[in-house]
Amino acid sequence: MLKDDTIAVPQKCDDCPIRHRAVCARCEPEELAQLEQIKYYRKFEAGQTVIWAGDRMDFVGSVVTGIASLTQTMEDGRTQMVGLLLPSDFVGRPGRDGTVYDVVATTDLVMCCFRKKPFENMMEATPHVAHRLLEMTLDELDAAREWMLVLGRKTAREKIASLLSIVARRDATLRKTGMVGRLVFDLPLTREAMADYLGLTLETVSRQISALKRDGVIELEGKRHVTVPDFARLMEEAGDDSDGGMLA
Amino acid sequence: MLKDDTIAVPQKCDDCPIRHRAVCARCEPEELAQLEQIKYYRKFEAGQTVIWAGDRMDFVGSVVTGIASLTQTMEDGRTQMVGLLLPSDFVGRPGRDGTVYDVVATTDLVMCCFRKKPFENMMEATPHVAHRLLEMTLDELDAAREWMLVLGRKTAREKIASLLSIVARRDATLRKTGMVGRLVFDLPLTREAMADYLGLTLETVSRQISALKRDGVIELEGKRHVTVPDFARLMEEAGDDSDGGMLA
DNA sequence: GGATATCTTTGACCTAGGTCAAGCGCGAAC
DNA sequence: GTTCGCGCTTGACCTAGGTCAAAGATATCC
Repeated sequence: MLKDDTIAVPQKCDDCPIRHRAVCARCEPEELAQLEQIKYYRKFEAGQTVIWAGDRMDFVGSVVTGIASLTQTMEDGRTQMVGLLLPSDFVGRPGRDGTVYDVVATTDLVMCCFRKKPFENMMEATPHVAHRLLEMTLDELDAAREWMLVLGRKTAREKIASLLSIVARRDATLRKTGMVGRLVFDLPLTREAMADYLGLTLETVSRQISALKRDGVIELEGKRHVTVPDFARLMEEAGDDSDGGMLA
Repeated sequence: MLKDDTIAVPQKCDDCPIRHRAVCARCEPEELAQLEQIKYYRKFEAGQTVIWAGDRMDFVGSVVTGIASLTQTMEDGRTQMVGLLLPSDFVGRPGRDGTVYDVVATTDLVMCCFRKKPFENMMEATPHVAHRLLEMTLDELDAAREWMLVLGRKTAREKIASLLSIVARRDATLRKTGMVGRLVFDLPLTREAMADYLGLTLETVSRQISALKRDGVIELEGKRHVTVPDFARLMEEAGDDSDGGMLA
């Protein structure tokens, strides 16, 4: 299980779906060639843990497809998700050995990994990687701060609406439909995962989703397939009218 | 009021109290000389706003002394503090024109500023500044995530204890007493600011502080002067026993 | 010294969301 | 087909923390 998650079939960076958003986004062809040398893919099934908090971590990497989450747990079991890692997001911290968070595959997951040491060397050598990483980290910091407002001050209904609007927006970005007309997407999270992200219980999540459905803010087909007939309305329910920044 | 907050008396970087923690920490003497050329000090009184959310920001800088806060506000007035900027912390984002947050001087404040353009040029030219900034940003991200756990999952009492332990720890670091014996420090925040940080109301903050005092976890002299007789006990009340990471 | 203003405490009451518990799909295993 | 199990929903009830209101402490300004 430590080796057999390594994918046999490697992929050319040129065809990579996250080529222009990940740490490598700014790399010149020759830098890319260098990265290509040291990269390898790993695959995880939904529910699998990528790394446990406190574990030594000898690689860093990017989410290629699927979703992973960063989670913190208190001794008594209370847990809070502190990051939602979508395709192109970066995992791991150069210059530090372990992770403080559990990293869990929320859906089936493919990651593009680099062993830490070579990656760090590469960062020393070429400014493009380091520069892009700084940029991404600053974005993540903004997203985390946005989320602090959600956690600290929003009502349960607003929290759900906020999460839905993030997922909707991100989904629209990925598949390059714009934010116009009816948005349709699949929720990649269980009710429990949503609760962990939002600082709620899963019962409250369920109730609020039912309420948003009842009020026509969303439509549901099964438990996961969501339609948003009017995105502006959803934003309003989220409490950040106008257009509010939100998660990258 | 736009100019007269500039301090007349400049200070040598060598004597600077944050020389070894701020963005300049890794600079070589000649780099420092370069920074020294473009730096200038600004001073703010407690309560003054450094920049408003949405404003154009033509400088970046470090907190030298005092405390500033980053705050987000919803249309209906709910506010959440999303960052507590202590000496050596960095304000502003290279490569972006504005700020999304209000930056407010919580106490009297002195900042060491750089005009944005020259600073960005400097970042291009020398890796040390960029590298240190990445490091600091990663630390801030960790701190923000730590705080998400506080906001999302902790009780009011735990939240207060968490905040007190951060301030206590940071204070001890600054003045280089260790974390041993009775810790004594001044709370740099009003009850309202604490509430904004913790996602509580000021009444709840007040009640919980009274409760912690009643239970002997802290002692109070006046409203701001705090003594922690047993730091381990405080940590326990904060819910992160053992030694939990927390804010840089 | 008294007056005004800011910050804080405390009380009485209320509600959003948590807790506990029962039951409903629905897919996978047999 | 039946059964198991997991994810989800819904209901009944409870409590932590919010709301509203009054008043005590300090500090500052005349």
